[in-house]
Amino acid sequence: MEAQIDEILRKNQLSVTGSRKRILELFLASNGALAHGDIEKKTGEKFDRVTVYRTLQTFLEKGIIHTIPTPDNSVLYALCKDNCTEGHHHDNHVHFICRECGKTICLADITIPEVKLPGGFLPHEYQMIVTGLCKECR
Amino acid sequence: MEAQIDEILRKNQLSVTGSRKRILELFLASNGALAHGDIEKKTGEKFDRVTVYRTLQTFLEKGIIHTIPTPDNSVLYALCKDNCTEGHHHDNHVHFICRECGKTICLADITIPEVKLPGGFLPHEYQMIVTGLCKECR
DNA sequence: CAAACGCATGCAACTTTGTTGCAAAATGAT
DNA sequence: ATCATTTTGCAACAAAGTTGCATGCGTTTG
Repeated sequence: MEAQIDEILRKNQLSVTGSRKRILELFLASNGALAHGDIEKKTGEKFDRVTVYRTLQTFLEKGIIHTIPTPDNSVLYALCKDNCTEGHHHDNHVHFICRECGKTICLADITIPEVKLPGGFLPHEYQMIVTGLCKECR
Repeated sequence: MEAQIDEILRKNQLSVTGSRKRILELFLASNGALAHGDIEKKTGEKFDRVTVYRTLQTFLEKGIIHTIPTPDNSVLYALCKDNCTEGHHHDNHVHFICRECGKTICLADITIPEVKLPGGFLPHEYQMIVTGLCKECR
């Protein structure tokens, strides 16, 4: 894992620092999405709030992670797949949020179906969120 | 419109008060979605911030409005269709958010296409957001 | 239509969340 | 090891959202 983390950072021309390693580690460990609060709690002892904000911001810009809008308007972040590049994301898969345990899962295999928009609308990015119960909670 | 507003409130067993009337009026006038900030600005003189929060909260609980998650994680609210009831919403239409003017439009005619979820997941609610350029801004 | 009850509002204080500027420390290149 | 650059932590601040309580308004009842 250590090596994987280093590679991700190097590939994105980011210096390898403690907070970046730790936060990436968290993302790799949980194969779901993390709220800012989650990250802050798990790193709170070691890193400043501000550092967490800035690290996430950096990862977003580099396309390492992406945000997931949720119905209750909390902020969630998740790792992007390899083919995400700076500026343009290719994470158009469906996100599932469990009502019970609150966990957010990237359904990487499920691509968002096409929809026909009324004339005049020029679509750019699609997001789809499904809420319900996950395997464990049903 | 006055009558329509009264009816909505009565139907939901809510007392007819100034702030509720005004906020409903705003929703009816803009046939898109409103951010909390929008509402606060347009009513700021007359009502307290706290009242706006509580009014929106009440409307949410009664199923008069629903929230729309946006890619930049701001909070948007929009009127529900008539058949929304307390607890269970039926607003599964697509929402379009314009990158340019920021306006959010309910594409009430476009229903969210079905997706097959991996085994074990029990879906409850679907949300779909498309960002891009609207008719005016393209 | 008046009185009384209960709910909604405004205010103040507070918590949480996110941002900015700057000095100190850590990182990577030489 | 040294130096330039980037990252971090701190402090202070700004914005967003919450809570408790006293007052006032809307609704109901007689």
